[in-house]
Amino acid sequence: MANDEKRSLTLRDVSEASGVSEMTVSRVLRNRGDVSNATRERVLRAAKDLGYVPNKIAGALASQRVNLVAVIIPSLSNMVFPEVLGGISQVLENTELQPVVGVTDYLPEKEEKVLYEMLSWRPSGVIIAGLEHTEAARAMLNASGIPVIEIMDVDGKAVDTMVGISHRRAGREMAKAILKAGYRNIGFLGTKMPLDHRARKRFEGFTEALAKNGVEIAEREFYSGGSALAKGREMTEAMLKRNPELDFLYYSNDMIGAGGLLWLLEKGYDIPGEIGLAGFNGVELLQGLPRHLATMDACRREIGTKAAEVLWARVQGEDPDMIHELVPKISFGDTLKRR
Amino acid sequence: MANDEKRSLTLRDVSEASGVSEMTVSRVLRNRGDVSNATRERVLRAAKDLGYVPNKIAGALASQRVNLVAVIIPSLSNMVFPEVLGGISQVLENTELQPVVGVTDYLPEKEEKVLYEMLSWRPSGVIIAGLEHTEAARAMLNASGIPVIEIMDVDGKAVDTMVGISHRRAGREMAKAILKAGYRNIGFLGTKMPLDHRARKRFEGFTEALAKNGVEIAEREFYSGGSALAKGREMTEAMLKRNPELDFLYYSNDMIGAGGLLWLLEKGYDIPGEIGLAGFNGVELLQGLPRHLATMDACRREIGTKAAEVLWARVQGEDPDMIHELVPKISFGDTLKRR
DNA sequence: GTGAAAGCGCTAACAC
DNA sequence: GTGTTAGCGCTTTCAC
Repeated sequence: MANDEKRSLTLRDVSEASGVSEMTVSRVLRNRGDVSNATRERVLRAAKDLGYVPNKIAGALASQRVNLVAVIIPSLSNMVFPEVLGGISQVLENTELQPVVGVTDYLPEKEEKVLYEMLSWRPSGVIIAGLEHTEAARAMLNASGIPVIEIMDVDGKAVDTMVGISHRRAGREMAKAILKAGYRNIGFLGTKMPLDHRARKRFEGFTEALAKNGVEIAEREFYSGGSALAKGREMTEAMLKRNPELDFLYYSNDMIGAGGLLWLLEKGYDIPGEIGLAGFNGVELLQGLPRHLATMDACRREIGTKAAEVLWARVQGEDPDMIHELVPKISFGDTLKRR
Repeated sequence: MANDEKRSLTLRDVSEASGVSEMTVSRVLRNRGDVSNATRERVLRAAKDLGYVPNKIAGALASQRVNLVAVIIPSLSNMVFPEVLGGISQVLENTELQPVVGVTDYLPEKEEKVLYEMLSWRPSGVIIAGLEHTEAARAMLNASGIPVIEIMDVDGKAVDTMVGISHRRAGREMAKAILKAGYRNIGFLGTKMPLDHRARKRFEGFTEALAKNGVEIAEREFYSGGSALAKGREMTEAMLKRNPELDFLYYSNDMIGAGGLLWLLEKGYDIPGEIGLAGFNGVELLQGLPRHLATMDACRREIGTKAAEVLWARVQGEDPDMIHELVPKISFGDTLKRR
């Protein structure tokens, strides 16, 4: 029970306590090689009695193998990445791999730093959000010699393997659906995040598809900080006050879309007759709103599971495809006319 | 550029490339000890050119120091823990410590497994949610010889140090406020999670304070799975159908509370006159609702920052208090009468 | 089925 | 200011 200050237990302690060589103790603890039942029991008993916890640092150094996977994402606070993580964990749980999460706050330099930090632990692979990285980060990824799975986005060039959706196409598809439903006075409400490349690409795809049909965005507004739901309300109100002619509002995420929806319902707007709405992400939250906001599922969980599967395959020496594009579908909900 | 298959670079490579001993290279890369500027430059240049990333595994083994902090939490998907994490990260960013997150899904056995896994990397400290752990987990924490900060809850006995709020008291306070406002027919809506000890304690505190005033909960309903917002709607509807006499609904979290609020507003209930509402957590989301739900801030971010501060103090050899109780305050919003 | 020796890539401690 | 030596606690390899 009482442990001699500081120093934690080693294999040697278990070896001495059980009267078995360190090597054999190691074998027992890792379930490797043949060990007689009697020896195994003795070792297990001793290890448990002592409360021995193996030192993975030493193990990793000796074996040159680390069962960690670096997962690098921009944020934990917007619902989308926790779901991706869920998918990753679910798959890795059935393997010997373990995810370790790093958060970049959408800052390229921080991403670089986090990556450096994580690579210095010599993980078995990297799953990293996005295709945009600093040059140094790309160099590190290239030099690491481990599988690198870039997730979320497929509009660009990957270092190695990518798993995601085309946000540009997602924007285009939504634009087409909106036009097809007959809306022409379209407002866009988004986040003020120049470094959120996926939101940017959706916006570009959106405006591009509108332009192709001779339509231009009538109003736009961007926010940053604060409660997304509250910002959605405020921006919607401000925008409609500025331009009451608008007949459609496209929100860059469901949360601000939900805020807008709630505000419009309160004000008695006829949705989707008088004004249509759409968001992006397909968050579960929407299920509980008075009306279902039109949205597009970003395939978050599937991206996570697929990425983990691909990574696991690579770690086992297989050679899976290097591009995995998932295709999100529009959910019309109650806020975008169907035709 | 081209690296010879598999094997990644070592100090020796940098040493050879720069013509400086491994030891000095190590000193430069760690900013330790005096090194002449000329040497430093040469080393840095060589390291950068090669794209060298130090091997922390070897470093940690040699120095017996690991700058990792194990952070063990039940879930990432309910808004509360990401905020705690935010607080932890913010503080640790100014130190040499780095958080590594493990998720338990509220399962004691999984917590034990995750803890074991993390301790085997010999972190500098542990921040773990809750005071309830398996016996084995407690034993490991005790034997680890590192600072252990148990967070969120202070109603119980800590292994070492605790930082959190009293959920029992939170429940009591809310009950008192509700009674004081004149409500008597109270319904409780919660999660079906026997392993969420903090929710359980709030419930116990709540019923206890009611009982002390001769009031009993009139209705109760528990849910599991699905969109919390949607469940809040459904449960509210079901409960009021069953018992239209209810004049107050206490929700175990803000998300289901928000769902209930939206449903009641739609149905034209007079809030808080006809029926009062309260949730728990103080989530930012609430700012965007048509009416402000009464709630109680769980001090999530402060718990994170305080825990990290205490841990950092301990790592530096200081000896901070072992109990840090934060005190949440009721926010009455628009759904709980003031008196 | 078990053990002994060597070494993974670094750093502490000490020498110069 | 810089280099040398001896491990850190395991696992690999090979011998028995």
